[in-house]
Amino acid sequence: MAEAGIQGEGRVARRQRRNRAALIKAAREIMTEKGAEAATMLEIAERADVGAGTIYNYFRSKDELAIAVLEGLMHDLGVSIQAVTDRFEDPAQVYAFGIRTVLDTATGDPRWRQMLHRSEVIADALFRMMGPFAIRDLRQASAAGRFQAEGAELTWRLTCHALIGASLAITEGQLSPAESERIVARLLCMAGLDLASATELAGRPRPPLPGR
Amino acid sequence: MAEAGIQGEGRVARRQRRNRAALIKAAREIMTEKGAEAATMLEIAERADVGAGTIYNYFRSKDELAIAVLEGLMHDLGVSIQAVTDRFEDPAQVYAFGIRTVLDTATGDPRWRQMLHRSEVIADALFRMMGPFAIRDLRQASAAGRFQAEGAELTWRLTCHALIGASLAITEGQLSPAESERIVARLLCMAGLDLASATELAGRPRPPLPGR
DNA sequence: ATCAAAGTTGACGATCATTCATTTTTAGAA
DNA sequence: TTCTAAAAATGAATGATCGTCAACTTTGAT
Repeated sequence: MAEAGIQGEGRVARRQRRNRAALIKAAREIMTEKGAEAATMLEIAERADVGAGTIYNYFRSKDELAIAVLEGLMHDLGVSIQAVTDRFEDPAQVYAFGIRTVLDTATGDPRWRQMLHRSEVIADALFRMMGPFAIRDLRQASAAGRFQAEGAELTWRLTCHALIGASLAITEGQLSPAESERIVARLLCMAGLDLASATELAGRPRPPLPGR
Repeated sequence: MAEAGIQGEGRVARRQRRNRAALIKAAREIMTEKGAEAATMLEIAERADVGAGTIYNYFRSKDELAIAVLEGLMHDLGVSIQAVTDRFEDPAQVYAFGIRTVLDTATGDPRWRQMLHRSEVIADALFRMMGPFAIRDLRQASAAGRFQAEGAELTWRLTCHALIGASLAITEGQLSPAESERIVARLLCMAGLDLASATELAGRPRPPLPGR
């Protein structure tokens, strides 16, 4: 039993990190090219330059790998949003910006669009990954008297599902992208804003997202 | 080329109706026993007493068959709800009763529970099947000054996804069934009610559903 | 150098949705 | 009644995939 090397990490641990990262990267690429369903484990393994069976040393199932991919996408988006909203004053506006950005990204970024089927998995990942930020914002805006969201966790969960559902409807052409502002307004209503304030808040100009 | 019989329907058409109905019935039974994924086309065909290939004369794919099953479940529920709300005065209460009943049924009835995965498919079926009623209620309640729901269709779509997402969370133990009242209240907020009125409306006693 | 444990591999088994060549049924014409 | 061509039904075969597993390789401590 090795007790780590000079750097606190042996060759094995290093290789395992490489493999795990390569697998998630390959899976992200292929899944966002062809959709999560159409991506095969064999193709992912090949692109990650790893044996087909090796995937199962890292992920119990294809679904678990897909979840890891989603968590990566959401982490990236969360970082971008943080970078912008850091300097906002109004926590209500932080929240509004967040959900609008998720909506725009989910419908605009091809890396998201292809994953929108399996909404329940995505909505759950969204709930878990962005939850800490969203719930904090909901509470702060509530404390500031802007929202009425005692059960912030519940509100956030409902919002996640509605948001992903709306994104899917837009990518499938059942809903016009022009509705985005109204979608956000309705979701703000759910956080305890009256329709007029919600519409105003959803309509405010937004700074652009940084990066890609 | 036969031009129909005495009753306006030939033997073929009659058999086709029997087959289609038998297939949906068999699929409903098996899918609600084992879940839609675990149900195999062969087992469905056998229970419907039909050749395996015959299913594809009636449904283009397994998914299309699953959708037909869902539509059946929703039609039944819609009828039950209609029977109760027929005599309600307040359209807002009709709407509230409807969404609460969908929530309770989705989480309580085993025939629904097993289908809750594939939320996007269910939410879409819910949107289409119960939409005419729900949207009518939203508009009437809006006209009566109870709601503020100009974009009734959008509100209803968001509500469908949130409702199914919440149902799934409850069946998976991520959310307590005791939250149901708060879920309904939040969804009423989305229809343009303030939190206090929404909470009151969601908390009103409800008559029981008839039938099974 | 040796060795046992940990990690990797890819061929393989099992499963299942879907297809399609063949058979059966149908309904009207002869 | 008998015949016939089209429609419908059939179920064995297909092809594709996930996940398993017994054999193999790598690792790092002794």
